[in-house]
Amino acid sequence: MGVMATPDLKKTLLADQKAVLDWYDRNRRTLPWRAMPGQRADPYHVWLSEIMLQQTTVATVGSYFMRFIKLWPGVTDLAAAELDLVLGAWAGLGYYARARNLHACAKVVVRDFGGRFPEDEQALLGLPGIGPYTAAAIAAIAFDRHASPVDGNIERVVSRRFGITQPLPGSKPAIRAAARLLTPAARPGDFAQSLMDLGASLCSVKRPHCPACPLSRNCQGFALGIADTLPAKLAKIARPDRFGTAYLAIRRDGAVLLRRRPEKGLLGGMMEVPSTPWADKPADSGKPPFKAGWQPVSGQVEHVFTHFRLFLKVYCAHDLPQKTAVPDADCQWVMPEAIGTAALPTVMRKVLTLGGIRPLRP
DNA sequence: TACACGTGGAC
DNA sequence: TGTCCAAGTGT
Repeated sequence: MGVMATPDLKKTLLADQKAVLDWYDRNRRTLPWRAMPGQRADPYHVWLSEIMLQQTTVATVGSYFMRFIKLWPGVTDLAAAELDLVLGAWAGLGYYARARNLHACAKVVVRDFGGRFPEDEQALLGLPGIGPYTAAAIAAIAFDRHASPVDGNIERVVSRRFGITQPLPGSKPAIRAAARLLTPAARPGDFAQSLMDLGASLCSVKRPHCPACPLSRNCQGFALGIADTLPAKLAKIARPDRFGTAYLAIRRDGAVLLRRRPEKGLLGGMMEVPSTPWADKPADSGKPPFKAGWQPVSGQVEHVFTHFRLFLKVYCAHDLPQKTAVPDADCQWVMPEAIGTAALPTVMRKVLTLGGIRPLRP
């Protein structure tokens, strides 16, 4: 690990802590889930925002957070909600296991903790959807506990400050140890947020603004002129392509046939336009869900997931009779006015758009 | 440990 | 246009 807590180091760490907190007090951003200076944040707001912010930008989360706290002002309200409504409100945010775990977590907090989040990092870690980062973040930010959350921002700030050149993910233990060393006894929540704000502003991935940074005086990456190369990362693997065909059935009254995906796996529990399995090579023709006048739609849907890129051809059947039966139990007809709030992931909204349907959001 | 898991924005 | 990345977790 290479970072020893010598008396000399402790002095520089104390200086770092003060400089960072002073910077935070001068540059604190106001965010919907963040408490006013000197006040304690609402644990429900902290938890909800931390789940939404996992691998997701602040700009994207904003409107979703506001909608959620309006629909469900407290954890008890969320626990009592139908899962499908929660998935519908989450649609478009991605990583849909987060929404299912969010709902499960709310139920556990109500059932096992009387509707109050546990304050202890270890107890938080036992809740669905809460991992090491989020447990430490909630403990520090909502409850002022001495905890050191390490997210992507803090990995960058800490690896630069301590000159950790070993590539991720192997360097994670060293970075965690260094983050603990850096965390002050007082204001651990403000300190964690200040490091994240630093990582999101001055200590950016490219072109960091080191001269303006409160950590630059003791920053090894800056001193060595290698800040913008840290943290080093292992090369990534290429993203394969996959191909499929979607069948967009539209009834005379405008209702659209949608299918519920299996609980687990990709887009688990979300709705989809019925489609063929996604194959490694383009298929000539798939099998429609039922017999009708299927017409090919010109163009195709392209969508990039984390680990593959998907191309979907779309066939459309218009003007189907009201009495058209659903092909199986996972399918349902969804009226036009309900499409906007349905639990439709973005890739399926692209399919509807290509088919001439505009799934408006509320 | 390594991979599965979404999406949109920046460059 | 392609690549990288964003307040990670579950398995």
